[in-house]
Amino acid sequence: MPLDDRKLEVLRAIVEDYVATREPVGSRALVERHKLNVSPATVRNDMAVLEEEGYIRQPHTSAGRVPTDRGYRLFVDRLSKIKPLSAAERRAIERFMVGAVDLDDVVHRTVRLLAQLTQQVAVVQYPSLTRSAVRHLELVSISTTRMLLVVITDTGRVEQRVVELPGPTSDDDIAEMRRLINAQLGGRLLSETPQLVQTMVDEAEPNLRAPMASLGSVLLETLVERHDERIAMAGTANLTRNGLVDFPGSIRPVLEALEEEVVLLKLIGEVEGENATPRVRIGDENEFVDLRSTSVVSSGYGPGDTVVGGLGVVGPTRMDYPGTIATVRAVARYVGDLLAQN
Amino acid sequence: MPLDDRKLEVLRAIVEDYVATREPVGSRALVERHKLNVSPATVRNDMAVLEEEGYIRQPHTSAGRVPTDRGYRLFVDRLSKIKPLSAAERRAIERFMVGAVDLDDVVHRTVRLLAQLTQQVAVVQYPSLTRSAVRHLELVSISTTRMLLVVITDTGRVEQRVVELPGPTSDDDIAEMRRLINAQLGGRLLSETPQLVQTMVDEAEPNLRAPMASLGSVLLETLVERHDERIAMAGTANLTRNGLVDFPGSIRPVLEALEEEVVLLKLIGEVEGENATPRVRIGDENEFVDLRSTSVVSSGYGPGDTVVGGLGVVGPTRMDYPGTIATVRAVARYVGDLLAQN
DNA sequence: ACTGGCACTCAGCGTTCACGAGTGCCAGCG
DNA sequence: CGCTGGCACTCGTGAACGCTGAGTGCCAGT
Repeated sequence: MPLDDRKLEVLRAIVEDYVATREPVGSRALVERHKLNVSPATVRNDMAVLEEEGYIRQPHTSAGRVPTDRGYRLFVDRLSKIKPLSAAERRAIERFMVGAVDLDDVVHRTVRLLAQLTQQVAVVQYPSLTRSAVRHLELVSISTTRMLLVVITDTGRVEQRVVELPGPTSDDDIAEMRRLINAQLGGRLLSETPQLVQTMVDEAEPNLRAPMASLGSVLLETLVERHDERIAMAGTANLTRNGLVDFPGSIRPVLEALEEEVVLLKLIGEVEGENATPRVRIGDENEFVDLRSTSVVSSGYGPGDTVVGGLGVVGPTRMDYPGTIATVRAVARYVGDLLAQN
Repeated sequence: MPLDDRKLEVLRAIVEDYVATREPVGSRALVERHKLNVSPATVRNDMAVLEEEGYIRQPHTSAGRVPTDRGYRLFVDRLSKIKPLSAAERRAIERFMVGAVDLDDVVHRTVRLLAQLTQQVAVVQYPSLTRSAVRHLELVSISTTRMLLVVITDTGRVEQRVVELPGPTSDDDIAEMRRLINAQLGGRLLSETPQLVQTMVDEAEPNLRAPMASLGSVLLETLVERHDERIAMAGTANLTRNGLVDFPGSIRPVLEALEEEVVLLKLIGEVEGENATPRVRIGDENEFVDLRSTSVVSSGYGPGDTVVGGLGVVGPTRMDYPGTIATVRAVARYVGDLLAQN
């Protein structure tokens, strides 16, 4: 049975009331708080249909109705507009972010900002290495057979690794290698590096072959193979905002899942090419069982239309979707603009 | 009234049983589980004294006794020996830490290891900048009026900041500045830098004065004034191990406190000159009100006897002190040795 | 197609009651 | 003098019970 407009309206009302009060909503309360111009009995009939279709359910007989994951999905897709941010929120973003001194600082501030605005758990992925370009490569001699490789990207991220050299290598040789790799790789996307590194090693002068090979393999390992993308998180305390009401059983599995960087990266890092509209995953739709009682709102961010990382929030399925989506989008844009300025 | 040996023994038994069962322990259970060679009635008399002295208390009349913070303190100070680690634990440490590739990796592994071994919330401070020495300073030109300053310390930590230059500065000038600051600051403790930077700026050639001044102020700001020591945390899920039983009211304030880096730094970073024996702060003894329901076991760590940072765990006052203290000490030592190898 | 009425269900809440673990106290014993 | 067994008392816990009220489904009537 297709849902007519009034049934949709009823669903919307249920979602809104339930999110606001976190109590199952009954037919009488519904007609009182929304001007539906029909009687409770009529609403009850609509509810019966909505329940049959799986959009709402009753916790027990003789209780009101509660949206299901499917109900939230319909609500998000068809029944809600993204709330424009309030002036206060815009100001909060400005105030919070102004004066950030480096990338670490930007990420930290962003994640706390998100947590505070949405009152939920916020996660921000550091700008991904593979999607960034090399600004500069620095080699620093530590001993005769070891040197430090420092990679500086155009997103301001810095990575360092120790390179074990096959044999004693002079400072001059190191300087030459520095010149070489900067000439070859400077300005290139990290994702392009593998081939470049290969040819570079092949074309190096004989006496630099061996050390260049060591350097090359560390480079590849660091930048490409090892995808230990870093993330920052804040606001875990928000999980307990309403006691434990929002999480059936315990919040423990949720906390555990949130400590797994791998899980978070999957959650936040899998962003499509768009920065414009946040992606919403509701309850069941999550691939991680431990997060089935939560919803995730995530977005890519980056300068302009490019995506260098993801950010988002994790909260109970019973969340204020329009508000959260709007906030995530606004923050993602703001951070993108910030990165573009550098 | 001074406590005789048997009363101390009773206190120890109460602490051990309560930690094991997390239920108030009564006189009968006590004589059954420990061979005290006296009757429950006698134990009751001892308990009355212990209660009068503030070492234990009754949650309600007709319940067993529970240690107070003061009781735990006495237990830790006089009644417990640090448990030697089991072979399994030693192996776990090895297995967990082997193959760490860089400082970030070491810190991450350490914090997870601690959380897993103690089943509590673990916190590790990154090697403090002020207690490290400069290995190398790198300057990288970004545009004609901006350059990136990268500081590499002997503990493997890397910090970077953008320096706004007062006017166009050539690559040659930058190279000269790089040479200067490395000659002056290389190998020095960061805590020594302020005076050195000052004289360096004063003695610079006239044409380098202005850019050196900019560089100097950023250096000071980054390394000394700004003490944004970083920390890593893991195991927050362990707070909910026993439901919320361990935390009166809610774990929310605890989670909130743990998200405040400032709080954690105070907690973990304030370590005395010794790496040998972990410091224990029990309940009330904590300066932060929100952490009054927790105990903190912390230790300094670093190569040899020097302290470059702190680490520790936070858990309910009802914790296995001997085991936790032993684990914290062992991990701190291991990490110290690891740093010494570099 | 909507509405008012009605019987039915059941979670939540307060009351009551019995149980039992644990205590404090005391008289007696070695 | 310190320890013990006995005893009366306290009080938190959990089960049983009944009431109330919100909410429902259904049906006959407009």
